Amino acid sequence: MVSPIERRKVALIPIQDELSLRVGKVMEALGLEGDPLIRVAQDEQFGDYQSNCAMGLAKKLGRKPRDVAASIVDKLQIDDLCEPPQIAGPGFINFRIKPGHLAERLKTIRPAPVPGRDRLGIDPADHPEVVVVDLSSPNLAKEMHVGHLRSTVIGDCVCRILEFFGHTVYRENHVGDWGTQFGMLVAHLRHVRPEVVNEPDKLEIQDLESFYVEAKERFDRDEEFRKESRQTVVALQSGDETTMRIWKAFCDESLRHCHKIYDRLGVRLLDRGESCYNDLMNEVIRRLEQGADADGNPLARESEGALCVFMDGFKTREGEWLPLIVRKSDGGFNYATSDLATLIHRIEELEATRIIYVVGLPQKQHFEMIFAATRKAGWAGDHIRLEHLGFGSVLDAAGRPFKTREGGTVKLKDLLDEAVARAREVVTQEDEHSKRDQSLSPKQIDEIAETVGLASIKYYDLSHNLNSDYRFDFKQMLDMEGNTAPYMLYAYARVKAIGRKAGVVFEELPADAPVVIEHPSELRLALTLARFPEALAVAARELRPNVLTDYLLELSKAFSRFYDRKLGVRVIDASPDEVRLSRLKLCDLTARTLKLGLGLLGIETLEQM
RNA sequence: GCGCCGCUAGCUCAAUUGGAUAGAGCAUCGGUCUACGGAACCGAAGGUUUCAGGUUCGAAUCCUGAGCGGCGUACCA
Repeated sequence: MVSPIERRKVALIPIQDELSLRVGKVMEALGLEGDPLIRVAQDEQFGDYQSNCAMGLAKKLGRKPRDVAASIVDKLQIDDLCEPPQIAGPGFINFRIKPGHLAERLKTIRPAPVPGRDRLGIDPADHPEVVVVDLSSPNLAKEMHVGHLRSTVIGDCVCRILEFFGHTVYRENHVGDWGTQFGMLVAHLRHVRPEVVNEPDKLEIQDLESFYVEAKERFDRDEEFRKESRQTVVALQSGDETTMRIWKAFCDESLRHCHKIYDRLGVRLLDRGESCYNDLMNEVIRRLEQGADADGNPLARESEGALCVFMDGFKTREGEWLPLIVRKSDGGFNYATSDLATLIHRIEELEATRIIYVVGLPQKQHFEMIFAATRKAGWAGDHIRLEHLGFGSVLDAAGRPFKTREGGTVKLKDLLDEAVARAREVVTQEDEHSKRDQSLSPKQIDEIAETVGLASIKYYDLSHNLNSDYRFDFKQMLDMEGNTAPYMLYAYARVKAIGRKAGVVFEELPADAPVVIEHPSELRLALTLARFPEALAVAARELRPNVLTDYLLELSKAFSRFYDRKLGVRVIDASPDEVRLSRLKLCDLTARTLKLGLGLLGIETLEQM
């Protein structure tokens, strides 16, 4: 006997999984092994889902694919879910979901509980994990620039998705707060702001970028200053109290700059810079020098004066091994050392079983080597997943590396400001043409512009495949139509307006509101709504935000058709009551799905725009 | 030199990882409509998936080679 809770769970298994389960069972009964290969049908005319398993099986069995498909269909008990399956082409099994089943499915989704807690009936993961996500991680020596956008936005999205599924997520901001350049910066700071020694908390630096340039300029010009800078590095490394205080004041001020941006973007982060791992550096070296790999060979050895780890799979064809240098010939450490130290901390202290680095693709090889070294040293067992979630670069509209006209880096703040300014133009312009009763107040326009501007940047970034570079184009990302944030936000605002106009508070729709699916546009919308869990599951499994954006676009389009004058249905003035209620419920579900989906992308919705 | 990644419609990008006639959105052209937010909807056109071979029932996807572009390749991060 199935308990009510289990029954609820069963009812909410994504359709795709349900089909997979059913077909899998039949395959088992027939003594067939393999994946049922259930896919969303790519062409509506074939149905809603299809199974592609028959062709592969036929080959193995030496039978005709269509016969295999027929024997599966023959034994399949599935009439509660869909129309009789059709066999087509070389041996596809096509499924069309029954409207009644969709209605049942949507009915089980209860009205939204506490705002922000809406799960749309999706269960958390069965086995929650401790996950570290390494994201953003700017260098504190300078201002944040375009190069930090993707890591921050993608990383935040990944965190939100993992958190939604109930995992414990450490959002690690592994900022660059250590290294030789800080000697120079601290020395410079001490000269131009001597008061920092006594009042470190009051330090304010308007522009970190020009501060860095000043320091660098002096470093290149002034022999005496160069010497001082190097001494400062030594002082930092030996933990000299005054030097540390100035250094910390600088880092804190730089972090305040960063967090202004994070706050604006709605990104929450845990700052834990490289310097936090200083004490672990020697431990890394100690372990590497004393430990042995699985074959009993030393983990590290000296080469050309540097301490290196050599690993299988990282050598040239000539047989030259590619080293991972963990101690330079001058005795200093480098980023490989600190990355290894950080990994030890994350595995042994945070007890993470999954560590995800959201860092650009150019560093792919570096992470492969770091991971390989960690495995070789035995610090990460098989149960620990180490992943590099790489992404392509942001290019300008001409496809060149994103730079200012003068060739400098573009500050992230300037980029956000420009997006908001352009969004304001769009919002103002559209407001004048709007059919709403009241136009927006200046204050509303400001708020809307801020949300739309930032949302546009995020959405545009997330809607691209992680793997590829993309061209940053304000005009495209702020377009009211197409796969953009403004279109999505508009769709949401429009649905919410329906509720207001109908005099219905969506949250107060009866829990047992009927769902009636009759019209083709209702069917399409219902099917799309029911697919949210599987789209989200794919996005989560493969850590691919653009799967989610694609789905949301699909949903928006399905809604627009549903609400269309010609091809859609009436909603507010629909009758009888049962039908009206059902359509309002579809509106409610659309709004909630958009809100939840956009929320997981890190995008705020607007009730009105 | 070696390695990794990319090349898909005029443009910007997808393609659930080997499935049916390769899909969207811009832009273009045409259509719907006294209207629940038209900031909409429908349709047309647009392709030898860089090229050449191969693997198989079936390839944008896998293999081999070539071309173009980007990145990495011993002490920056």
